[in-house]
Amino acid sequence: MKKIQVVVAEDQAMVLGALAALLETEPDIAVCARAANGREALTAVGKNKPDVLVTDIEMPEMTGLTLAAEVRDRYPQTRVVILTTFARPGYLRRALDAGAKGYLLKDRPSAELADAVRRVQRGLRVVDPDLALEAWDSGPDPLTERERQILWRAGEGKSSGEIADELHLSEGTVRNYLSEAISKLGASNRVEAARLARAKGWL
Amino acid sequence: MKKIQVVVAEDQAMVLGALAALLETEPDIAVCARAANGREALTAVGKNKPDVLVTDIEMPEMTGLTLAAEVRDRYPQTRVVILTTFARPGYLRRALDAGAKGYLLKDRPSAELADAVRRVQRGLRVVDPDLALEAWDSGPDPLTERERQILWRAGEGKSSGEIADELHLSEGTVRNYLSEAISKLGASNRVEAARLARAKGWL
DNA sequence: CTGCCCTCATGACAAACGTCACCTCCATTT
DNA sequence: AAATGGAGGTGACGTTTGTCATGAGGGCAG
Repeated sequence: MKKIQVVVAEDQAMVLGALAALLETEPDIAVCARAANGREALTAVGKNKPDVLVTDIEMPEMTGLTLAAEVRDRYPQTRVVILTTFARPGYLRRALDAGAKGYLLKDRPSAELADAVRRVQRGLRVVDPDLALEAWDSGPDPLTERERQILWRAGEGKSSGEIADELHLSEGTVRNYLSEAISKLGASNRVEAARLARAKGWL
Repeated sequence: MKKIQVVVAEDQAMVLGALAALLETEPDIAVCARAANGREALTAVGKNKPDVLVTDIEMPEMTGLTLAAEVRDRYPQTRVVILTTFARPGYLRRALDAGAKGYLLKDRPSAELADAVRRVQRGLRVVDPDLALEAWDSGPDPLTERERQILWRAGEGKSSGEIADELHLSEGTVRNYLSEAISKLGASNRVEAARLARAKGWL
């Protein structure tokens, strides 16, 4: 019997090695390559044509969400499983839009990883049920692209003036967008708004 | 030859399982217990009297730093290795104060974990060299306790008034403390100050 | 005992922030 | 052709922030 070929992508080297070790303990799974960022992962998928790519979301070079979309377009025979810390509805939605077949949280038992890989390889979908539910009733991302850009920078501690310069807008406009975002999110100032948006995965 | 007995503590179940799998691949190391939080870890150490405890810092119930101090006081035969994402000088300092023998970053190669466990078990110290250097020249925590409390809440998006109510202070006083903290950290507003302090592990 | 630092406070002022009404321009939808 | 809605803008207004000077009390080391 041929083993399921898997590529693992994760930016924390220690966790990457550990996840690989975990998958290698399964008799029917083989880790054929490891990647420390999105770009490496894409190359590795191209070279190895694995059955499954297991990837983190937050990585340098290329985010796991972008990676998933690239893999879907260029190597459709490889199914993607997103493995992430973040139970953010926005992330799940974007992951599924990007063609990911699985979405698994890092705080699930480690046995579920191998299971998810097997299920996805068989063509099934694997999505954390709690998260799927939350994604449903938390509604879609209410922010426009501009609001997102601006709110992000505000969350970094930048002033309205700095943000305006950076995005070639007037300061008043920046304040307007922030005001809109604050009211959409039910926050009482920019900092709280940024926190809420981050928690939902909208930022 | 008797294997090195290790307890692993980590709040993300998937990562916990993976780290255990990683250590189990070493012929001279045995994982005798796993813990999902600080309290569990303390119990497990009491029961198993392992040679080494490998623990994350940010965990529910009891932080890895508190845990390290408890283990030093109650089970001194067990050496503690901190394994964390955060290259924060403040964390390193507090970890060493708490009697940790090792401080390892999750973005180091996975091979280093087993090495660190072996070294620490032999009575050596293992500290990430880059981080140790940074901890040295980044100086000690400049914030007072009050400044920390206030800056923390400001970073959560609370207004000066809210913080004042919470801590039973006048609003002016809160603004004074924030102003102090902002200038100490060389920031230009409360949000940036909170970000910087967090990055240093002072919050 | 005398600095020195932390805590907490007040008052005042300029700058930044949040809100609102109201405007143009432009692309998409109906 | 009209309606919608996003993007960008202006001006005005009140509130919040950040700064500074200044002071009162308390603890603690030299």
